[in-house]
Amino acid sequence: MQEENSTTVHRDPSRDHDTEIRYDAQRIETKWSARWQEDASLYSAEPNSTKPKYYVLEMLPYPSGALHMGHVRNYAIGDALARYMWMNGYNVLHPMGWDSFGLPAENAAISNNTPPREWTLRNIANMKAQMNRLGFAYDWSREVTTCLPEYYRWNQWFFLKLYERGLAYRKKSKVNWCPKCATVLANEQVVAGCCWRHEDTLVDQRELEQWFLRTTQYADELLRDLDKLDGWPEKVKIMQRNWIGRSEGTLVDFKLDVPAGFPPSMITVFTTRVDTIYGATSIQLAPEHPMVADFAAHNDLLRSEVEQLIAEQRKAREVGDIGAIEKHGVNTGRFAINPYSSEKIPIWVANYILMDYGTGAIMSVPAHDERDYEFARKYRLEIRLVILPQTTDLEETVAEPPLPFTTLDGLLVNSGRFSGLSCAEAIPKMSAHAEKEGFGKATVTYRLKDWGVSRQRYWGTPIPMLYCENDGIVPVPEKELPVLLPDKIDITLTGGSPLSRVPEFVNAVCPKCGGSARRETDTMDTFVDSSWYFYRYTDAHNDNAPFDSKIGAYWFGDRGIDQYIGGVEHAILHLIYSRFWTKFMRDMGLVKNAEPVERLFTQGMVIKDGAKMSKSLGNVVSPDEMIARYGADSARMYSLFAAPPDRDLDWQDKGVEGVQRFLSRVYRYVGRHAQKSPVEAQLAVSALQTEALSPEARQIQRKLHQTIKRVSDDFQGRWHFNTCVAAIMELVNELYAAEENVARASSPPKAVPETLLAAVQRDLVLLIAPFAPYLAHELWEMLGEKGSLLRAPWPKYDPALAKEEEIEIPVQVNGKLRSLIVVPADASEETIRERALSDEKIKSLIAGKQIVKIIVVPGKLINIVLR
RNA sequence: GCCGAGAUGGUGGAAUUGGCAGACACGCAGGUCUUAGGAGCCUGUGCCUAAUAAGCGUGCGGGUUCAAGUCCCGCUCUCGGCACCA
Repeated sequence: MQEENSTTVHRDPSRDHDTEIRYDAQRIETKWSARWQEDASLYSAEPNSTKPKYYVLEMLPYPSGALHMGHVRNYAIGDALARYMWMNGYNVLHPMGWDSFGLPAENAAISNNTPPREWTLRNIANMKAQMNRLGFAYDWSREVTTCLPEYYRWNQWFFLKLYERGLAYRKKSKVNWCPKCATVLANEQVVAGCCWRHEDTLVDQRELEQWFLRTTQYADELLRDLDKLDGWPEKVKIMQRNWIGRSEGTLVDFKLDVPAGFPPSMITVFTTRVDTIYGATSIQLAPEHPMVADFAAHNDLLRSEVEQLIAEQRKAREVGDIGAIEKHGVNTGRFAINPYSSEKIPIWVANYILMDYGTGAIMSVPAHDERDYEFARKYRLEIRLVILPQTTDLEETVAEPPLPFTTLDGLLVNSGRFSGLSCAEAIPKMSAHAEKEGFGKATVTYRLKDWGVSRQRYWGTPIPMLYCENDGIVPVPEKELPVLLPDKIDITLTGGSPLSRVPEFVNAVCPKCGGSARRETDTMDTFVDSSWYFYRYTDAHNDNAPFDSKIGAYWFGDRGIDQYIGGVEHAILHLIYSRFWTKFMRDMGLVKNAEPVERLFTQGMVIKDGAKMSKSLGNVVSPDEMIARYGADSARMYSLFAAPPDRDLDWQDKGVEGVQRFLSRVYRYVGRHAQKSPVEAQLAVSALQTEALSPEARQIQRKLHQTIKRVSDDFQGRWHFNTCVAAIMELVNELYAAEENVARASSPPKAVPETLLAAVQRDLVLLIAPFAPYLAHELWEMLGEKGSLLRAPWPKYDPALAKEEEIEIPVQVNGKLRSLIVVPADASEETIRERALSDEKIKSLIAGKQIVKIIVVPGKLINIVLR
């Protein structure tokens, strides 16, 4: 029966171009892109559904003007996943939005004389069109644009809630200031001491009063909960741990040695090694320590020396290599009293002490700290050993270990009543002693600092606060939100915050006393916008709340967003702020989840010719150009095929061409077999389900099911889409080869029934749908399918059909491949052994030798060990 | 300096659990079809070699094992992050 079918077909696949089966990506993609925009409901998440929910999110872009290849890659990953989940019957939430406040809009306003709002909205329109052209399946009904009052009013609302809870506060502090931008910059906007927008412009430090959010309140929880984030890359968790930088230590007060009659004063130092305190031979202060200024007040020489130290520190920061500067210090001539030993030790100022860590003051223990040792050697300060190696072997005991001896595994000596204790015992005992005596206590320090959110810029969320002459700081009442950003404004780079020059904005009425008040004219850091935007997607048009907490709870569940995908460059800032915000929202009862994101994926960078794409290197590849040349499907599929998604991807146009070639093959293949009558189509589908097939047909069926398994497994597991695509390519190659056989069928048994070849195409189309959605939809239609491909069930893998009947087993002799034997897939050890030993080639190799041992791994290989 | 990731053909990469190294693709070479081919299809392609023989081969040096890209010890280099954190 099969023979009859196959022998009647004589078609030469090489002649397809003549029969007008041509893959025209532009035609297909513009056609479907238009359809998808007409029927927006296709990609809408359902508010009520019996299906399980799945929230897949990609990091929202800043609307800089145009998408770059990094975006394409990021969104291609998320889109493939979203489509796969839809086809697997999930209620998928796949939204997109715009992180649209920020400095570039203002700089563009200055250089092009275009209002930031206009510039931003135009960029959004352009990038949205690009996304639609790329065919990403977003639920645009939930689009979030952070620069619009509908959104930023909730930033203000949250700010008031933070203020109520004491989590927003105002303080004076040192901040980064870019003279060219004329604004404060976040730490992350300072690159090697320079402004990120003006790489030749050094950033100043200025003392300003600013708003801060108390992220440190959650430092401990932010750290501890990292352990629960099993779905996060280890790398990101390590980076966050380092960023938070928890450190257990002791605060110790050193009294200043002052002549009788002077007011008493003290210096508090922070140390993680209080066990070494009897070895402290000096106090070292940071040059910017407040006490240093006091000491230098009437001492011009000291003052100029300290200024020198400050300059050195600044320079080191600029160079970005603080560790490399030469240690340098100056003796203040003052003394402090070690509260443990009552010893009088000198107070120095040193350029290696940082004001912004610990207390800005340390006790210097040259014998047991590398930095202190280096410093003490240079200035000939006393080096006093107070820890000795702890060893059971007396022979190995060294009286004086090589210095500095920094191990925690030692015994205290010359340490008064604490001598003889091990370091580990001594630390808690000595901290307790300080606490009891009232001159110190055990403490925990974090490197994480409170989040400075004030920006002296126009294009951001106005901070909803008022300053009243009578009542001081007064929050704007909730019902008066939003505090609107004025539209018409003259943006210049001088004169501080642009809003301060808009009297209608600045002048307000105090809600408490009715008197006149001044509005806060700073705006919020844009990281505020991105700290909670993903909640807004769940209920994007709510006018009464940032989102309904029931709706939020549906999508976030107990563990947060099911899958978040973005660049690793956000590993710390955005993701720490988001985690902080979620914890704060949980504490105010808005959400139940303690973490915003259950699973995080960080994709690699897109590079070209071994370097990051940049205008200066001239190696930028534009998505528009790729779409025009190869089509969106090819560009997207290539971005998944060229490398595993977590690794960097080296962009090669030739590679995109190869993917386009592959898609053409798929198109032609389906094109050839799609013109079936309904009866034939039905026949085809049933043919696929039979097991009574010729060996050749069976091979196709087997390959199909193996491919379904490989693709499905990768979506569920390791996400190596490059191998998924390769597997589908293998399947197509096999179909082409089988088709050759049909066409050239010289002997009937070699043939594959055409009906089977036709049937496989349906599953093939489903398999490529997550990667090349345009082509898949076109082919789906060509196959006469009516329903949406997106809701068509993902093909089912049948292990019985995927199973190999016969396998090739490598035969090794002394570990080297010498022959291959074909055996049934379930062949016993005995069978494999017999077949291998009767293999001609193997026989000749064995002849005259002694078989020491034979290792058989059924289903894998056989190794014959000879002597 | 510390932490992390990586190093496999001419190129991107594959080998998921210690079991045929180089899947898939690019490039290259040859063939086919063709007025033509820069389209399509077929074949070949790690190195060495006349060879489908033997040998060599996963950054380097050792080791464990019947068997190592994979495990262990010691290095080198590249990329990323942090960096005088007391």
